[in-house]
Amino acid sequence: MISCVADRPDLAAMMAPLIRALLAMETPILAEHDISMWGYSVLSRLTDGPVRGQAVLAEAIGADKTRLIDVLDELQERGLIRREPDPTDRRARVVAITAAGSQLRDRVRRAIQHAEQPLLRRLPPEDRVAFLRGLHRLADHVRGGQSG
Amino acid sequence: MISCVADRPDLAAMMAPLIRALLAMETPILAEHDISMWGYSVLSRLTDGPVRGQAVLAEAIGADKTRLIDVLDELQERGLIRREPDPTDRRARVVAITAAGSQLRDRVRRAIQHAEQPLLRRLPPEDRVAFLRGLHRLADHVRGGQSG
DNA sequence: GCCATTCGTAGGCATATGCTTATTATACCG
DNA sequence: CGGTATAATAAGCATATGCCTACGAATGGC
Repeated sequence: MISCVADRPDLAAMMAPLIRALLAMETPILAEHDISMWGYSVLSRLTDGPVRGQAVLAEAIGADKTRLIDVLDELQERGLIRREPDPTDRRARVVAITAAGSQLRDRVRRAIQHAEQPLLRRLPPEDRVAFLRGLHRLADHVRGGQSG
Repeated sequence: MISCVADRPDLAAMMAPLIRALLAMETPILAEHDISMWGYSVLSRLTDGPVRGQAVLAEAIGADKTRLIDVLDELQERGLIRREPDPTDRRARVVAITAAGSQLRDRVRRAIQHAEQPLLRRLPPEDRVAFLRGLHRLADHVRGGQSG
C-alpha cells in the first residue's frame, strides 16, 4: 500500500514521466491550433480575469518576465489578448484576454482534456476524483493559493 | 466539484507549478548530497535492479542517451554505480548500483520525502492516499507499466 | 570471412531557459 | 523641481536540452 511514508518514488520522480507524456500529447494539439505552450499558458491564466502587470503575469505562470514579452507581442498581434496601460499607473500594463482569445483557449482546452480522458480512465473512478481534487489543491497551494 | 469532465485546468497546467515547486525544494537537498538530478534519477532507477544497456536506462528515466554518458562516468568514478560489459553481448553495458550508491540514494530519498511531508499534509488524509496511489499508477502506466 | 547492424562514445548544432544589465517612460517622495 | 524607484523592453551571456552525425568495438546473418 502506498502512503505518505511508504516505500515509493518521490513525488517529482512520479510526476516527471507523467508531465513528459502529457506534454508529448499536448504538443500536436497546440500545433494544430497554432499556439505555443507559453501562449496557451497565458491564455489560461487570463481566464480568471485581467492581470495588472506583466511581471505579475509572468510569475503566475512560472515564466521569465523578459522572455514573456515576445509571447505577449504575438498574442496581441493575433488579437488574442489586449495590453493596455493601467490608468492608475501608466508604467504597468493590464493584460486581458479577448473574445477570440477565450474561444481559442476553450477549443484548445477541450481538445486537451479530451485527449486526457484515456489516461484518467486508467484510474478507478473513486481514485480519479480524489486524484484530481488533490492535484488541484496542491497546485493552487504552491502557486500561493488561498484555499488550501 | 472537480471531475474528469469538469471546468478545471488541464493536467499539465496543474502539474507544472507543482513540479516547479518540488524541484526547487529538491535542488538544495541534491546539492547537499553533491549529486545532480540526473545522477539521482539514475540511482533511483537502478533500485529495481541492474539495467542492461545504457540506452535502455536513458529511455527509462527520460534522458538522452548521449547526454547520460557524462552522468554515468561521474557516478562510476565516485563508486556509486558499476558499468560492466554484458557477458552475452559485450557491446552492451550492464549498469548496476553499488552499496555506496544505494546508501546515497536512500539518504537523498529520505531527505526529499521528509521535505515533501508539509506539502502532502495540505491534503485531507483520505485524499492523500488516493492521490499518491493515482499518481503512482499513472506514472507506472506512462512509463509502459504493466500493472495498470 | 564479409557485411549490415547495434551499442557506447564523442562532437557539433540549434534552440530554450534563467539570469543580468541597460534604457526609457512613468510614478512617488521630499 | 529633482532624485529615486518601478515597469516594460531590449540585448546579451552561460547553460541545458534534444537531436543528429560519425566512429570504433562487437555481434550476427550469410
